[in-house]
Amino acid sequence: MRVSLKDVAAHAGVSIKTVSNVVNNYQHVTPAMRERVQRSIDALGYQPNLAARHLRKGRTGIIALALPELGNPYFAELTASVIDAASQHDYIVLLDHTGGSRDQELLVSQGFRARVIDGLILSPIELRTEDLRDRDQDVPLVLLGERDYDLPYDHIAIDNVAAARDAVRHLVALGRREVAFIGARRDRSEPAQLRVRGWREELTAAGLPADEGLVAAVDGWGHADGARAMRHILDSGRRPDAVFAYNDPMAIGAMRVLHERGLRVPEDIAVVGFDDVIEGRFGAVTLTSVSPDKAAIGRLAVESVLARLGNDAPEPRRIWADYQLVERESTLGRPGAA
Amino acid sequence: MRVSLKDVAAHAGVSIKTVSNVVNNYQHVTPAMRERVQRSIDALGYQPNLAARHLRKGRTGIIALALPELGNPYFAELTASVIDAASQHDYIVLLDHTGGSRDQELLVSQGFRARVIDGLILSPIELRTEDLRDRDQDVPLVLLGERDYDLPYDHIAIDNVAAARDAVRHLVALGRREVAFIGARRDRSEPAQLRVRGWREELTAAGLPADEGLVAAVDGWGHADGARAMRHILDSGRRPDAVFAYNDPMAIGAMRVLHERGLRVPEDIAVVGFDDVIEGRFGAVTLTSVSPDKAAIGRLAVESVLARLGNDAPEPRRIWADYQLVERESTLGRPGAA
DNA sequence: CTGAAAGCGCTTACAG
DNA sequence: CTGAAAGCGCTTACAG
Repeated sequence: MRVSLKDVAAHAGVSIKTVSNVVNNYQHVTPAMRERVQRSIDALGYQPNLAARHLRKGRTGIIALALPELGNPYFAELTASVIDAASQHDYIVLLDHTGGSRDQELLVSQGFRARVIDGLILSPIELRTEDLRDRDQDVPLVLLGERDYDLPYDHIAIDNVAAARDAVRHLVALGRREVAFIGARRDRSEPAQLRVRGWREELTAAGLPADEGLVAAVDGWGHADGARAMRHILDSGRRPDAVFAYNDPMAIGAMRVLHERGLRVPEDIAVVGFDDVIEGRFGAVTLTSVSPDKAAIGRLAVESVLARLGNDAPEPRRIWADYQLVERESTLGRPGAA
Repeated sequence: MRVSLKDVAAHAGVSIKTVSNVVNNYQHVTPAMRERVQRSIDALGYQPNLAARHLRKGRTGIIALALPELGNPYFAELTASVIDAASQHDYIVLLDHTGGSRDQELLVSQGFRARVIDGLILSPIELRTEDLRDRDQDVPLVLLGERDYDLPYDHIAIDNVAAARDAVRHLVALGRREVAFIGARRDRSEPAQLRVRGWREELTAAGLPADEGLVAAVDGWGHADGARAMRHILDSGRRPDAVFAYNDPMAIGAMRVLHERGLRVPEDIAVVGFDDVIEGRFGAVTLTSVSPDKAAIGRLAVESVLARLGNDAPEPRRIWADYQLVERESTLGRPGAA
């Protein structure tokens, strides 16, 4: 049998309340009493039953993190930072993955998947504004990634348009004139749209054509999709002198294709990715990439969701995280190399 | 206010028990009654309180998965497969990460981190046999990764020694004679020891010296550690003609160093990794790797832990998952290339 | 500073 | 086939 508060109380010869006081570290317990109770707790090996505590308090101590894809190392790194931030507040993290499908994202946002949670951090890819309008849930929701609409939820993001512009500006500054974009979507994924917009705005600002023939759409978000998109562009007879990819896995997939075709990076084609995943730092050609402050994003997400648990929850707002463009060999070339 | 069973019962004009029967899909409820109750459930938007249900039933519907590192894509892919398998059984997954430290692994195994769980899947790196001997917990534990000892827990693993031997045999069959091993440990990590053992056994079986001067120890498990180990070997004046790495990130880190030093893979040095992560398929040189059946491992882990929840739990046992050696450019060279 | 009691929202024998 | 009641193990006002 499991040891309960009652057992400890009987063993120590005190009331349940007193044991509870000791367990919860309430003040106003005499040291002598505290020690006597603690001895019984140790003797019986008592561990509190969290289900009971949660039922009583209405809190579970769990927040859910719902991600589109665990395979993408960006999300793995983000998850680590969320877990760390949560544990600072004695919270644990339930992980769910949506596969980036709108249906699954909807289910998660409505609370139909993880249900024993105090709060939810959701990183949607395909979810639309209207999908969240009639969310009928009292569980606090915090969105990861930039949203371009007004909804009563916090969203933590870096400025995608500005970051994309920085990436393109870097390429233009290096003398590149035909910059392709890999990773547009046929569906209306917001993050992809924002990065395409940054690409377009910056080219236009530089007086260069934003050639839609150099925008390659993809179906997934991985290496293989980037490779396919790169092949598509080259097979169409185009030969851009730079590629800006939606994320690092796609950029790396594209670089593999360039390698197979005998094109040199960056001499023939410069490449910039997004997310700055570890893998980009160890290829034969290291990858220039937009590097979001993942630790900050994880921390801000946890703090935002926990802040909504109280009664005096702040107004929902957009919270910007930092980013920087990390320049590496895929645009600068190999230092010291010919 | 939250809608409870009682509210639904009042609304429908029936007893709580009847509502519960409907919610839980018990038989022996007349269709008419079922519909009437369902209408009230819909009208009020009732959602069961899981904390209460769990308190009553003694189950939480949550299993914890504790991993050393999320950054390693192998674990990310494994996590996805555990989540999928769990959701098949209506279970959700709590994620914890230990950083691969023995202390954290101990805390997790003793139930001091995630505590609202029905079962625990733990992938230890540094945990010792004796650490688990006096585990005083009724929460079922299943270990991931091969263990070389007898403990009353299931462990799911591929045969590390055999897999390492396959990798080395492949290299030897290609004519390589000086095979380095990257990723030994100063501490006594079991998985690393098993793979070193496979390396040693196979070389010996092939009549080649298992030269301990070609074994490089590391402190971490990532790209940078592999790079450091590779540099260490080369700087010591050794020039092996093959490298077998503990895992893919280390292999890729090592390849980066070989590239920097102007050594060609596989012409000068062939490389084999372990885990077959996606990243290995898209480098400038694709990576030959031992590929464990991750989907099977996730599924077996979930099934094992859930099987222990009942009263007639099976005997603890070692469960083998499949693997295969996937041969790519890092040993075979580029098909069609000079 | 400590105790007795109510109640969180369910499920489960037990009646009927 | 449905209802009334007990109880899972806590915490929290409320007394004293």
